[in-house]
Amino acid sequence: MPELPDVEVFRRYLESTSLHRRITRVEVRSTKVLEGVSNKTLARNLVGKRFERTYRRGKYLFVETDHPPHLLLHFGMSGALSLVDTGHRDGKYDRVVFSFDDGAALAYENRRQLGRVGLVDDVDKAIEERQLGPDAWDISYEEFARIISSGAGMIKPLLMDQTKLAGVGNIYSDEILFQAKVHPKAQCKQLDRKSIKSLHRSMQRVLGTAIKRHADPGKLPRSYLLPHRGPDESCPRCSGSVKKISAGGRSGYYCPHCQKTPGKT
DNA sequence: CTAGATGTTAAGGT
DNA sequence: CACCTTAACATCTA
Repeated sequence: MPELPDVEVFRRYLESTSLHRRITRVEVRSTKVLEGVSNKTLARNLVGKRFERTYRRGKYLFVETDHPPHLLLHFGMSGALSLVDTGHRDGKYDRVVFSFDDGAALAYENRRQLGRVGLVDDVDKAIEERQLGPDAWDISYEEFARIISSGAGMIKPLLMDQTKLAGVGNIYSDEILFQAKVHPKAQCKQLDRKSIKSLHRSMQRVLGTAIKRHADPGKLPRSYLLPHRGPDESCPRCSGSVKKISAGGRSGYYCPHCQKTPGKT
């Protein structure tokens, strides 16, 4: 479930559970999630230090230590963070476990090991190297409008392009488009100011609401598309039938009656 | 058994 | 060059 709202929830969780404690041990249980570091290098660079603060850009979470390098976390399709008791651990999907001097430990879980754990000397530089665009939850209308206007293709893939806009993935792009009443395949060029404004407003509202509801899809308002995101489910606005399409290499869902903006398919 | 699943990236085609 | 689609990664579930 890790898109921007999930990662923001993880960030807050880490902030409230794992800061300012001395790291006593770093246990790598799967090297597949390591990016550019060996398990030894990771441990050697973190043991004895403390996590002091966090920074999120899109779906990336950076955990700054009291002295570089800092920790980089990406959750892929199935990651999460969980504070566990050092003595009583058995998480089947715990891939890296950071133990603290107070007996607690932070587990980086990842069922399908598509996430990444690594070290970066400089957070800004790491963001630049990855060419991450501005954070979707933090972007002004003007900047957002500039990005959309300069997009040459379909709106849904653009919303999910992390180099243009960081944080929105397949699930939330569907919700944003639904609330803005924009067809997923609408060409960016044909969107008028009103639609772009609506997309920006929807994006802020959707991401904010999702974070408030703890990024738990089951707790989203019933008026949202996500609880009805599936073939042949009924649209919460018009009761029409929700349809499945493919765009940007992923499958998306939308309401053909409520989301009309395209000129053609 | 097969297809598909919240992400990213490389490859090939238009 | 900019975009599109597909495949791959690893693992589990419908």
